[in-house]
Amino acid sequence: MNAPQLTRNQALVFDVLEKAEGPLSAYTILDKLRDQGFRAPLQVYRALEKLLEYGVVHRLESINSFVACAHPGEDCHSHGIVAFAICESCGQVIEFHDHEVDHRLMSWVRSQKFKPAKTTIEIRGTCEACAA
Amino acid sequence: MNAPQLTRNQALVFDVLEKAEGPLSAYTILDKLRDQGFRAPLQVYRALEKLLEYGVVHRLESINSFVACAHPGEDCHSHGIVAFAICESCGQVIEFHDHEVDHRLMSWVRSQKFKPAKTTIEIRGTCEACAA
DNA sequence: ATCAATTGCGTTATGCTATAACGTGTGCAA
DNA sequence: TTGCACACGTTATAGCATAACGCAATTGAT
Repeated sequence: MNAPQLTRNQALVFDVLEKAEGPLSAYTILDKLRDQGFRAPLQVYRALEKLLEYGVVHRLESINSFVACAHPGEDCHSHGIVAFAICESCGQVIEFHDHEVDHRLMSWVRSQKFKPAKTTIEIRGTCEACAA
Repeated sequence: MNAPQLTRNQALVFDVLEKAEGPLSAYTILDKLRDQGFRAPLQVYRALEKLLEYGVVHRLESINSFVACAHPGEDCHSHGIVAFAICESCGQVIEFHDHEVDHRLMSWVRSQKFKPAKTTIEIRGTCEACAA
């Protein structure tokens, strides 16, 4: 799925995420967009839904937050499973891909005849800078 | 962390999870325990907190739910990273472990000097039985 | 024995996350 | 020009989680 022209709301939400240091919750995004006329959570959630579909934004399940994809331009869905390391101290997120991990998980899945739709890999901990 | 004697509330919550077909939300657990005197979410959350700590219950981040560990008796924390396949149709959860996946993730983590605290691997999709 | 610290528990209130349901307007294809 | 798909706005509500208070029981050191 490649991203078509974004609508105004989608562009505003994406812009906020791209300029953010780390992941943001939907309500934080909402607050940042009040000046542009946003008034309700749904305006954010609807934009996010599309951005997720286009693969330009990721959802971090373990912290109910959203980040812009680390590969601007490219179609992130084609990189295989996306994994995240989330620093619980500074909030920074590192996105990475490991084909061997993909391969192992997909081979398990095949052996079980399980049909995967969406896979989440998130490592919460402390980044090098925060480790002290 | 091995599980000490459970308190009454912890035992009740654990019992509900063990007898359940699939994962349950905290509020679902609460409803199932109203007859035993449960009245507030915190009673459930506090019990869950301990059960998670003891490693006898897992939290499924992607669906805000909880399941009893598939290895009764053993200390699940010693199996390495726990992974889950969650059927979005019937709700059943399969817990599994793959040392190669652990190894790849931990080696990435080491290379980044990232200190992992808690790792989540969840595959949502459709199980064999539900695939039709 | 007594005091202090810890732990579990109950209750009330609140905050955060997400979606349902309704209606509007716009653009486009049959 | 009518019907459909889609984005949007608004209000209301549902679902998930924790803060803050106080009380009771346990334990362990003095």
